[in-house]
Amino acid sequence: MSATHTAVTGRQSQPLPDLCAAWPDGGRTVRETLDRIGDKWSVLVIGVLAASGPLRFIALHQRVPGISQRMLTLTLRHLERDGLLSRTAYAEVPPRVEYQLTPLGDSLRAVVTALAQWATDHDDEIKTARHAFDNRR
Amino acid sequence: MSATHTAVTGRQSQPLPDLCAAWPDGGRTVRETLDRIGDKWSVLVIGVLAASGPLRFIALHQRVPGISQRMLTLTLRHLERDGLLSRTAYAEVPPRVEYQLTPLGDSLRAVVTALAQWATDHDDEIKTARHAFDNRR
DNA sequence: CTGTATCCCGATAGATACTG
DNA sequence: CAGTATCTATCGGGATACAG
Repeated sequence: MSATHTAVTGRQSQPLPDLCAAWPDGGRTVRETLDRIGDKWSVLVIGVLAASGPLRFIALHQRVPGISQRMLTLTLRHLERDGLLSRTAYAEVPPRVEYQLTPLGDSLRAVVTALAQWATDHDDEIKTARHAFDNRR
Repeated sequence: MSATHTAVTGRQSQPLPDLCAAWPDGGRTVRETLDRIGDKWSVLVIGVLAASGPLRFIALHQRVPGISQRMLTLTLRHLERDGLLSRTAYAEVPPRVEYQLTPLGDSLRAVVTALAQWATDHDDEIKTARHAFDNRR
């Protein structure tokens, strides 16, 4: 690396200043995870399953307040696809399907709990900051 | 609490089975936090600021790959409103504005780092599960 | 009971142009 | 330099109806 002829322009045009070196992947893994669980219902479904153990479709529908059949189905499919929960269908005359967290899903629950803890701890700060911001302008 | 006349119907119609008792707030605080940082750019901006310290608008624009001026502005406003970063404008002839994380924003960074750690640790599991799911159907 | 199939609307985000 | 203003495309998500 000869530094003799690299500084011809004074500054070296910074081709890659440093991008975001905050997280291992430059934040990509964080964003992927947020895309996975950052939607409206995933964390709620995970929370219910974590609290109640295996549940069937209708039980989930009752315990997640406000979710539609469509969104529950979609959310369950996504979580199943990512290996966060398992789906077990029993061939019975009234069909019965049970959903439960996989170990992977349960490990995620721990992370989200930490997030909830942060939210609880700083809820007042955020409310205050928001109020101050809105009243300034 | 006399249990003598409560069981007239056999089952008590379960007015509130148990809802979601997974998290303190029933998941509300989690969802609020995810609404705050679950968008496309917030965590990236926080990450860049956490890694580089105070930065001005154009520096952020350069270091967050792919973000538009509009989205950067909106993201910064939201984060400022929630007290996660502070905005300092200097009255100079070429205007200069510097953004930096508040202690609150930095504390959030720690949480998101944990999330990133989880994502990194289980990335292979998720990829495998996803691949298996897609190839089954 | 456990979904799937449509239709539709509002919110989010990208592109572009313009301003103090 | 640091934004704002529009316009538009896309998408998540709700309501409803229907099917295995």
